[in-house]
Amino acid sequence: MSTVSRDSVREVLHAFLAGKGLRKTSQRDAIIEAAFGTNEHYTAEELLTMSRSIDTSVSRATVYRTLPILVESGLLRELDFGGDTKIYDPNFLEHPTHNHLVCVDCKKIVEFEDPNMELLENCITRRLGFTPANKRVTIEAHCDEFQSLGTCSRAANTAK
Amino acid sequence: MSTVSRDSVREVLHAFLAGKGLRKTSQRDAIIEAAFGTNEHYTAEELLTMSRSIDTSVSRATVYRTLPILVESGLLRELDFGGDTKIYDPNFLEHPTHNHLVCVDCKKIVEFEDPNMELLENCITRRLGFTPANKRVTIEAHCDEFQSLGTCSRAANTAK
DNA sequence: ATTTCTGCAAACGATTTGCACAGGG
DNA sequence: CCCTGTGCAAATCGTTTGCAGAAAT
Repeated sequence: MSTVSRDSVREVLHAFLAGKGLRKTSQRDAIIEAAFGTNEHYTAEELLTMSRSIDTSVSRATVYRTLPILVESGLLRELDFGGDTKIYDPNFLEHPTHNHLVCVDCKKIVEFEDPNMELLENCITRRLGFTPANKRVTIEAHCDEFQSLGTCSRAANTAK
Repeated sequence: MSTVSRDSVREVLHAFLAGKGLRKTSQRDAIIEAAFGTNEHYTAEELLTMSRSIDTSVSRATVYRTLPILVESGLLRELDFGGDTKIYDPNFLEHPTHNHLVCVDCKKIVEFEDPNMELLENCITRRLGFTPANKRVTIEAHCDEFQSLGTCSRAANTAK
């Protein structure tokens, strides 16, 4: 992520906090830094670890209390691929309409964006008498490479 | 649901159980009966209640142990709208490719099917080098009726 | 007879929360 | 100063699991 957009994340978030009468604390800063300092997906527990590497004093409770704020701000997105833990995706700032393909074989999550999908979703939603707010497409699929080779270039990565 | 398709569900499921060396028990029958005797979505706990109204002896543990079997059979689908409980949808037999729109205002879940969506998802998946397995679209949206009237014809229904 | 199923209750694990103190405005 | 934020540890709650007896094949 570019420094510019990371800075803008901080700004937006500080404005967001201020606007809600919430305070700027060192723990929240560390969590924000960790949350948007990567393009990878992560769990609450992983975010705790990442935050602690910036500020040792961050506690699990604070991470769990901060996550909903970040999600509410619109900069962080909560994903649910059916596992027992929620996954967080910091890439919606750069790619606001992206979706996810989860590989059944190599377990890797591939992000994709498609304007036609976007258009079609809006059409369908309006046709049903609604105004679109939030759209999620999750595709589970088999990796062709994996199918023919028995492994694939992504196979090393463990599921997130 | 028609009697015909309900019967075919039972057949398919019995064949599925037999094929995996699993036994046909009265509790499983009651759960199957309950699970496919409605077009509504339900949680594990709700399925327990429904099953017990057919066979009092059904226990929570058996419901939780049977659900993954039904899901694996392909006749029942597990949905996750971000809440803390999983939701099950028995309508994939009749509408194999349907998707969900969740109303932010009236909380109602609307099911919809769209062949273009289906087509587009397959295209995107193949373009990425994968073979489609399972596709889920979830649209969160605002109810136009609710927006203009402050309520809507679905508003009475509690979220599922 | 053998093996799978079941109910019960205890265990689990991610997330939430009550509390008393710390720290931002 | 006042009020929000924090860490800690205990509580919560949907779901899973070990066990001993029940039922299916």
